[in-house]
Amino acid sequence: MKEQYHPAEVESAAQGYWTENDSFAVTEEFGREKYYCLAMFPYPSGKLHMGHVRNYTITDVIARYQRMLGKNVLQPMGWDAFGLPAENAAIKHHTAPAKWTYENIDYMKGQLKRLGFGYDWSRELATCKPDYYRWEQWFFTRLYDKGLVYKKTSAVNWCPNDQTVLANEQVIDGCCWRCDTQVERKEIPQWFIKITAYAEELLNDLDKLDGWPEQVRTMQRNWIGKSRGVQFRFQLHEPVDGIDSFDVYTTRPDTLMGVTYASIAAEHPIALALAKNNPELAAFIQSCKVQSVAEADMATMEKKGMATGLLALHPITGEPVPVWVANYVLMDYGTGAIMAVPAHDERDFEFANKHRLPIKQVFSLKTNADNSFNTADWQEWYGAKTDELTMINSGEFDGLTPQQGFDAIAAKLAELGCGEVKTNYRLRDWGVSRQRYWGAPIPMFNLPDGGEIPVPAKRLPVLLPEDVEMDGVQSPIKADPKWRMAELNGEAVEHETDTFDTFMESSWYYARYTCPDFQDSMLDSAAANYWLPVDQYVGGIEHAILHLLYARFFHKLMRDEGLVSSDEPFTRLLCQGMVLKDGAKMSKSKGNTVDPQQLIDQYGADTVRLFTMFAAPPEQSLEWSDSGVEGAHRFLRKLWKLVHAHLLEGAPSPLKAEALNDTLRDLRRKTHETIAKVSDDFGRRQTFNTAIAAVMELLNELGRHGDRSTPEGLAVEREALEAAVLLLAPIVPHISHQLWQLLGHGENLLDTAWPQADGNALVKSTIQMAVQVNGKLRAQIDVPADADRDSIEQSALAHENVRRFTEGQTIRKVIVVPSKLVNIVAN
RNA sequence: GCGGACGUGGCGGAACUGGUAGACGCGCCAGAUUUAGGUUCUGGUACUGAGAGGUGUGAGAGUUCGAGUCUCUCCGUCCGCACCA
Repeated sequence: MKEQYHPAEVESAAQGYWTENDSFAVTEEFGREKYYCLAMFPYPSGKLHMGHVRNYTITDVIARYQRMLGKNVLQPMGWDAFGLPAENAAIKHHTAPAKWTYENIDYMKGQLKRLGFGYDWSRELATCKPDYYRWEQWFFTRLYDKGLVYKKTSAVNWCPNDQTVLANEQVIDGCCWRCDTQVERKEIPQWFIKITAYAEELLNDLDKLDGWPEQVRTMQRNWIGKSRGVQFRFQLHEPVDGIDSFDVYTTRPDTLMGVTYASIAAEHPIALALAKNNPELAAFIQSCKVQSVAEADMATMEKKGMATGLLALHPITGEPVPVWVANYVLMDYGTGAIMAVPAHDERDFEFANKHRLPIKQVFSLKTNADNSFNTADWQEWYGAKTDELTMINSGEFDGLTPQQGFDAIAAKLAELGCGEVKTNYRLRDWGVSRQRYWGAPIPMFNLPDGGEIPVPAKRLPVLLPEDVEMDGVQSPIKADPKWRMAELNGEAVEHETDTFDTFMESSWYYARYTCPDFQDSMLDSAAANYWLPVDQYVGGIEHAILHLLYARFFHKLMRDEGLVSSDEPFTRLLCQGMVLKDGAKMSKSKGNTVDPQQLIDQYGADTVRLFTMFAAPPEQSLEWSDSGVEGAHRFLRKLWKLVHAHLLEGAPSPLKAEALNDTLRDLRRKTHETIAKVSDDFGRRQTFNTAIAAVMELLNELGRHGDRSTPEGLAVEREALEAAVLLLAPIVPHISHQLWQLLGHGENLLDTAWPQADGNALVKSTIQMAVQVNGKLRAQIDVPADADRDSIEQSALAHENVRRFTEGQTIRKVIVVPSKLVNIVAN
């Protein structure tokens, strides 16, 4: 054994062994417990960044740990290969998106291998390959046949100068990132998948996902946003263009009697009809178009509105209320129109004040004697608990609570035949059309008469040409009139030139890994049902809603197609935090990135892996520290040297636990306490930082109390070192692979059983307890492990320092927390 | 704006079920080794105080024998918001 630790040699030896033995290739073994461990696959952006390293290290550690527990572990890797950055890079470097993507995949794959991740590379997939996206196209046509797909117009960001659709990301301060022209909203026909048809199941099944972080489940619940409300009809005082009414939805029908105006979206049919003869309104509608489609921008922008001059009749009182057009009412949401109750809604209040609209209070606090209402204090009223409120100024409904009011007004509207209780979801159907090139072509034929028909299964895939040039404005398949030309049943048709949202590919890749080469169908159900669901999924919290919701949706769609038998795709979810440097997220734009490659070259993969796992628990953000990396490397050198020094003393005799002196017995207890602690940290808590700290403590203890001069001491040290190597193996697999052999074992550390704590070694004869007087720490006492309450209390009260602090006082109470502390309450 | 999270020494973090705040690592200080620097090893390191002790987990209140942990109010930072992935 070399005296010095040389990571480059150690790591290439271990990786060579794994490659030669195909150590991570797995097959279905139907009688054996499986474990499917998956990291969110990367977008092949160029080279790995620290966020990737963290994500894949966490996943690899879990996979290796599960394998040591004896399971058949699948850990695959692939590429989320379609997307916007490839198009941008292609324009910049005068290359094709495909070429750029494949080169990046090659480079990043080399980096992943160098980090020692245990992937079954035989299952590698890239979503831009026809073998993959053909099944996605096929599945979409199946959904179409089932009526789960439809086409409708929807808003996009439009650059009038470039005549192109922009992603939200490409809109900078409301302007096009290329030409700085002000961006407009434009309604274009697009394909949608009916995720709302699964809203209820997606919501209910969140309760089953007890292996998911609660905050992710809460975020998804809020995103789906189930609400119970009333949809009702406003009659217009006079019809416009043949339209005599419009619908609104509200979750607060109990405030209906407080309605003082109504607002409709700029794209609402009534607004468009009025605009024909009203240039001022037309101009206002036009100005509403010049705004981002992003919800965050929508919510923070200035609320603007304009009176239409129309009056709508209050459904119960028949009183006329003015109808406004407002920029914050969205055509895409609900009915595209809202009732407004400024006294009891913050946004309506703001709007009413600005436009001097009346405010009518319809609730009073029960506790408020004079029922005075000061508009400056409206928030107090709005924020009051509903059971403190009572209805006023509401005619026949006066005196009701909000709940009673909800039901009474809903019943009244139903009786009048103009409204009904309705469950609504905030969730909107999934728009999957993208007007971009580098994506899977949507497999539809557009017919000359304006209709459309899915591309027949036998003609799939609709291939995306890879050898193209990007002009920076138009998608190559849109620019090429030949590409779209096709024939169906002797009739000329056109290929759809839009491509799929890349969330489509990432919604089912986890399932395809179970049978990546299967040619007969989207999935080989036998393989899919063996491996699925994924036991552990690991990825960034930024995917908490969209990606994870779409993947859950797809899983249910695949289930209903008979492809998989489970209801949910991911049993356990771990959302890792961001990697920060100097308190900010590492990013190219901030210029605070750290190149993993350089660190691997300098310290080796094990050091990078160790630091990444040690610096913070996985869910928290990780603050990068160069000196922390050095510390991790120092620890590995120390471990190496400890084993080296140990081996110089020759082989130890078998360990005889009864023959140990107190020091060695304590040291051995530490070994077994560490095994117990680390096992819990790996399995239940997933806090790898504290697991590493525990092993560090063990080695510190070994340095302080170890004794190589006696056979017993050497045997205790051997046991401790072997435990340390096994416990660290998932985190630093290369050095562990080497040390395990040097300690006299075989090469296959991967399948060596995880160590078990020996219960006998954990037994303590005495326990140290803290003694508090009035909650302040005053003494430490040693008590026998089996001491009863009374004797603990007696020895606590007898302690010199305790007597000092209780002198002249009466002891009121003594609280004994077994094996922790005693608190004496005195005054 | 809405939704979610977080806030503990000089720094990253630990304290798991309400029970001894600061494990482990970094940094720093002192000492040993070394021609020197680096490496390595040993000890120390929340603040304050001569000491006994006192104070201390973003701020303020509350519940409790006991609060970093639970409740409320406030302040600050970060993430997501449907066409970035």
